[in-house]
This record gives sequence, C-alpha cells and structure tokens, in this order.
Amino acid sequence: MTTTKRGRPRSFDRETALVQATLLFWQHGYEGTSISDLTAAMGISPPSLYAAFGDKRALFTEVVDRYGSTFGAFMDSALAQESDPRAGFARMLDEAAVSYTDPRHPAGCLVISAATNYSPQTADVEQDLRARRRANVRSFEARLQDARARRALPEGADTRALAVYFAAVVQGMSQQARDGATTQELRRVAELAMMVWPEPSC
Amino acid sequence: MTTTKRGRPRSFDRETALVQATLLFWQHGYEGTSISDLTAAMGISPPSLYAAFGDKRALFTEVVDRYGSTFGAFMDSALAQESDPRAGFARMLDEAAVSYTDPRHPAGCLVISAATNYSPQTADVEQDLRARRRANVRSFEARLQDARARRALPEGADTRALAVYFAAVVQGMSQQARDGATTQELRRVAELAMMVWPEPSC
DNA sequence: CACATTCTTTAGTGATCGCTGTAAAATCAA
DNA sequence: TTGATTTTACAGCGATCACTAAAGAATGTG
Repeated sequence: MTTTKRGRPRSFDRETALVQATLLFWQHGYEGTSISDLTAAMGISPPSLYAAFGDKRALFTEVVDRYGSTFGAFMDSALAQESDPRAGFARMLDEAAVSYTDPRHPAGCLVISAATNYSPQTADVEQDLRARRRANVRSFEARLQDARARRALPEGADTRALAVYFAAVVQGMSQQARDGATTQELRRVAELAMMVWPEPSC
Repeated sequence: MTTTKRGRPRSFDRETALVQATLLFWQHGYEGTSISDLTAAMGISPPSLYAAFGDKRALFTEVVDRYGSTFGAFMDSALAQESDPRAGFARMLDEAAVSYTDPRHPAGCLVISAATNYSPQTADVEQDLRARRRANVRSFEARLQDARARRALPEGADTRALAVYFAAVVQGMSQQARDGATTQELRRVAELAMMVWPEPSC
C-alpha cells in the first residue's frame, strides 16, 4: 500500500465536503437530506460523492463518527476531566446549553435529532443512533457508579435512575434548543437539573 | 345543512381509520409514513383516503388534534385538576412516565417525536408541532406564575427557567421511552425531576 | 323504474428518491 | 508520447413519493 497518488486528482476538499454534509444532516436529519441537497451544498456531482464516500448511509455514518469526536466530544471530556463527578456532570450540562444554541451550527445534538422519524427502510439508521444514545446512558451510569464507589455519591444512590435522568435532561435540552430556547434559558435549566444531585450532607 | 345521507355509504369506519393513522404517524413520524403505508393499514384505497380526510397534511393535523384531546390530555388535566401546583407537576411527570411506555401504543409523545427531521417542503409540519410544544411551555410557565402568585412558589422563583426545565424533562422522557427506557426507570426520573421544586421551607 | 349523489376501484400522473453506466478529462509512470 | 489510473460531467436507471382522472358500484329520492 503506497501513498503515491495516481490518476486524476480530486477537484474538491474531502474534509470541507464532509463539514457541509454534517451541517445538512444536523439541520434536516437523515431522511430529510437528499443526495441532491448534499451534492448541491458540497458543490460536486453524485458520482463524485459516491466515489468519495460510498453511499448515503456510509456518508452519514462518517458524519456521525466525526461529529462524536468534535462537536459531541464535550460530553465525555467533561466527565473525564473533572475529578469531582458532580462538577463533571454540571460542566457537561452547562457546555451542552452553550453548544446546543451555538449560532455557528444547527441547534441541538445531531445524534439526538437526526433520525427520530424512521420509515421501515431506514430503521437501521435509527437503530444506529439509538445504540449511540444507549451507550451514552451507560457511560453516565458507569461514571455515577464510580462516583458512588469513591464516596462522591451516597451508598443508596440509584445510579441507573440518575443516568436516565441526566440523559433525559440532555435530550430535552437538545429538543428545547431546536425549538428556540436561548443559551441563558438552557444554562438555567442545566443549573436547575443539578439540584437533584444527592448530597451526603444536609 | 341536513343530516340525511345520500349516495353510496362509506365502507369503512372513519374513526377506526383515524386511529390506525395515529398509530402509524406516532411510530414512524410524518415523513416516515407514506400514503401507501396509511392506505394499507386503514384497509382503504388512496381516493377513499383523500375523499375522507383531504390530503396527507390535513390527515396529520386531524390526527394531532385528536391525539391532544386523548393520549396527550393528561398533561393539561394533571395541572388543572390538582389544586397544589407541585402535586400537579408531579402527577403530570408520573403520568407521562406511564403513558410514554404504555405497550398498547407507540412509545413517547407524538407531538414531540413525529416531525423532528424536516426537509424543506415539510417545514410547515415541523413548525406546527413546534408551535404546540411552545404553547405547552407557555402553559407550564403560566401555571408556575399562578403558583408563585398564590405563594406556592417562593417570590424569587424563576418561572421561565422552571417551565423550560419541566418541558425539557418531559421531552427527554419521551425520547428515553422511544429508546427503550422502562416504566419504572421513567417514574424514577419523574420523581428525581421534582427535586428541583423550590421549597419555602428548609 | 330513472336519476342524482357519493364512494369505490383501477390505473396512472409528474416529481423526486437513491444510485449508476458511460465516456471524456486529468493526472502519474514508463 | 503512450498507457494505466482515477475523477469528472452528463444522462438516465427503476422505485417510490403524494396525489388524481375516470368509470363502475351502491345508496337515497323522485
């Protein structure tokens, strides 16, 4: 496998095209974005798109993977970088409030909103995103169990319920952002949501 | 305007057909449900559907209106029937947990999930449901302002933030239900969510 | 019965969907 | 230059989309 390039070089930048595709899928969802929409935004023809990315489904998967390592990366990093679990969840919610209303890109979270309505032939796409969301809930729960083991949560804390709760709050914030909620409103929501955190004191 | 019926009688029950359409739209969303899907489930042909309901958009509007006065009615009634505002919101969240996971119909809330991905030509449908969700937030806020006026909430309570918070929790619970959360998990989420309610005591 | 009215079925409309066959254009290796 | 390789633009594939024209079938009215 050599790194030499032969043949006619690609006339467009693959990364730039991927960003355009991300914005479209983010805004309109998987089914709401057509190949025609994509090629128009990318400035390329259908055969070029298929040669560079495979098919629509493969392009979407690549978009979601890239999204997870860029726009969506704040979640894992907030939980991982804060030594105090409570501070980690608080930071995650606050950063979600800011990111979901960032005017530089579509509102909300792509993983949450890009495939909620699925026709039978796109059920696999819906299942893909659903699996990612479920993995997120499990990630929350693992962090909470770790916190409980390290005495940052009371012995009897229901980590499963807390994980589902935080996941629901994040998803609700995404939906609210798409419905027009402001950054300030969502930051207040994030602040309120943290009040359920069980305190050993009091 | 007479009530006499002339001409060939309709061969299907309109209400039954409307219920079938509701289940399809609830499960697969507006764009994910085709006329072909609808006619197959209703057991009628396209011209019969168009004669009875207008077009796809009109049928969907009728479905959503009917949904609001049946499956979705628990929200308004919970807030209206409980004299204590806190009890009203608690009951609303708990009933949402039960309703959103009721195996007798699709999971979650139709108004929340039936049109989140919109292509340009169906933006009006998205805007319709969005308006209903915004009206819901305003309804929450009005109830909270009423509660504050009646000293059931502290003077300085941020009713706007609380309204957006409760709306986000409800929407998150709907999404979690569609992702497979159980009734018990969501009831625990509802219970946790009520812990943000500001108490004049303590 | 005949007639008007309403719903039915059959078959199809143009438009758009995701996707691709074909051949010219643009590069590198020899 | 010659040939191999890869991408390009053009055009169109079959399938499905929401929707409907046309004519037959089933009712009430006269």
